[in-house]
Amino acid sequence: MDLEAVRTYVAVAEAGQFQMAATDLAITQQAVSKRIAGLERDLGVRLFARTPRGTEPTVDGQAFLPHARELLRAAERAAASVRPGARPLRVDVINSRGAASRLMREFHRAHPGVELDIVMLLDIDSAVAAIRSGSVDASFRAVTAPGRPLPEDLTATRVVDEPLHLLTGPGHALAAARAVPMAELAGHRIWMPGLLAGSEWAAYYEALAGEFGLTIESTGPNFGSDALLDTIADTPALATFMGEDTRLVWPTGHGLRRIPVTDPVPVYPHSLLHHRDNPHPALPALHAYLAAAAATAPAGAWVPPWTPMR
Amino acid sequence: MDLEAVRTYVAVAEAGQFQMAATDLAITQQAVSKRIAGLERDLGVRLFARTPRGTEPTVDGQAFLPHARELLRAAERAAASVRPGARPLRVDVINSRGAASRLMREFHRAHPGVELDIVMLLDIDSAVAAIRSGSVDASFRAVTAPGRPLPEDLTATRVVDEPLHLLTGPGHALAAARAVPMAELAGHRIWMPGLLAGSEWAAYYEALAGEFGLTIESTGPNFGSDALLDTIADTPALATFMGEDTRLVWPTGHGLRRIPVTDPVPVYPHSLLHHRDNPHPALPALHAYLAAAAATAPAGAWVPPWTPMR
DNA sequence: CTTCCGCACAACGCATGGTTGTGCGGCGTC
DNA sequence: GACGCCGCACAACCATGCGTTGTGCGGAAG
Repeated sequence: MDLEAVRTYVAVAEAGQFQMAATDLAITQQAVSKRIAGLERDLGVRLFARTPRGTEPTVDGQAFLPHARELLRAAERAAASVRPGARPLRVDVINSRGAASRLMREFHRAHPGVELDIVMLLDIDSAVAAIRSGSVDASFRAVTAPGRPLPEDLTATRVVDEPLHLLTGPGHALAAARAVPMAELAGHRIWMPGLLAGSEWAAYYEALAGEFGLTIESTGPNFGSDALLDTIADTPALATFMGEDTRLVWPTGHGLRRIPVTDPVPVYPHSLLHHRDNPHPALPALHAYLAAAAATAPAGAWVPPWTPMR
Repeated sequence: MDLEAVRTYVAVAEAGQFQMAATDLAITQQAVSKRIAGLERDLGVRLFARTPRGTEPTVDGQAFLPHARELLRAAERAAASVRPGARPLRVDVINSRGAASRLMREFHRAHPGVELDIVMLLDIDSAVAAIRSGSVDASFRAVTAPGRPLPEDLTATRVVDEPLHLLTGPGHALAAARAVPMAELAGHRIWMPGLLAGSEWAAYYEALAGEFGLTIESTGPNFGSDALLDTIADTPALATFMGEDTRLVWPTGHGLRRIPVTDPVPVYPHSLLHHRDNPHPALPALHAYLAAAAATAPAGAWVPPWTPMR
């Protein structure tokens, strides 16, 4: 199916005749005739009943019309999504299932008129570069790893603190606990595969491990959350951390346990990063929404020492 | 923008490299390269960062991907809407603002999974022909005008009765009434422009006028509901009928009055017409929904004498 | 009956998109 | 460090397709 043919079809349906549609499209009537014939050949049905005084849509043509309009709108949105200068608000989230994603879904529900695009960049360096180059408008990150000051032209606003849960299999020593104090985790093996050295995640968990004497192993490649959950479920000696807001496809029959951590509650601090001079009209709305909607950390929560104040 | 190029883009994004996408699409790697280059030229942005080991999407490419998928889905839906044998349920309604349209919107809300297409055919003859030829699956009509028996292979089920309201301007003699008995309408001029002689609408209003001694004028072409409303609002001697469920763009500042009619309440009986042997899987669901949801006529309502029983 | 209007068919030329062939650059290997 | 491999881009060539002009046909209005 050719988009130009579909556009021509809509023009003919609106004009009621090939001739006028042709002049509207600045082509000849014969070209319109060919395009419509080609579209009819592609679809295998007749779209217009040719009358002596013009043209009227057949039943198939009537049914096709709204779908054709929707198709053209989808094409327009697709093109607009990468149009420099006037594209949808583009927000980078740290992964697709977490507090940032949840907040963006809620923002979308609250402001359905705001066009949004969600991207996921590899690390904070590429996020900073993308924001400075203008290719993304905002990024949810745990921004200030130690020794990495933010460039002058970027602004970070701490917007949401995500408490961590412990994830264990049914055979784990802590599987029956309703909550686990931090002190009890010392000595247990925490497995977080795929942590890239130097990433903000790695910095966070290093600080957490150092503070409370945990053993965090990040060996091995990340084979995806499914493989991680399988291993956790089958290995009594292993547990892992997972954000409270993280939605995952919960495998049935694995007996996985999700256990809150306390004394103190470790929270992952998300900040919203954006360029000081970004003029995108939807950015203030996002900030206002986050300021109103984002949950504060519970009293006595633990965050890395370099976390900016709220 | 070329749909084939978009399809190729999605294939490359999924494969992670041009080469494999090319074999998936059964074309050469060079053709893929050309298509992507063309798409990038059309959009004015770079979609892929070419790496030595393959390809990864740029930020623009990431943002574009979901729109591209949606575009392809829209194309698929558009093609499916006219696919013989496996197309969406296609229902003909008598106009876009009335009881039938309301019911179909509600059915769509109740069964969002059922693909629907709404068409509007000119008259009952074309509706019958379309149903018999299989190009529509069901039609809301006041089916049995006198002397026009339904073909053997069609079935009609009376599904909803739509009471009529009187529509007047602010200067009309009945403008202040909260309800108007039928007997009081005798002698008043009722204007219904564009009633086609022989149509089911015309037959209905002829029967109504004959029964209660009304004067219904259907002279003049129908210039659309806007023009009708303007005239009604400005002409104290004229009124018109309008279905209770009819939603219209209510012009502000016109002082239009919508007045129920009583003793008896004239109702327009909608039946659902369909082919006895239509195997469309969604048709039973529509019937079941209408049987449960459709309102019955108020007691003592008037319907034309040829109306089928419920 | 004639005229006009609107769509379809035919012939032609050019642009587009496909193919094969080749070059270039980075990475892994010996 | 040189070589080979892998993956993408460029060049040349060719076919298909699309738009153009010119023409034919059929129905409605006068």
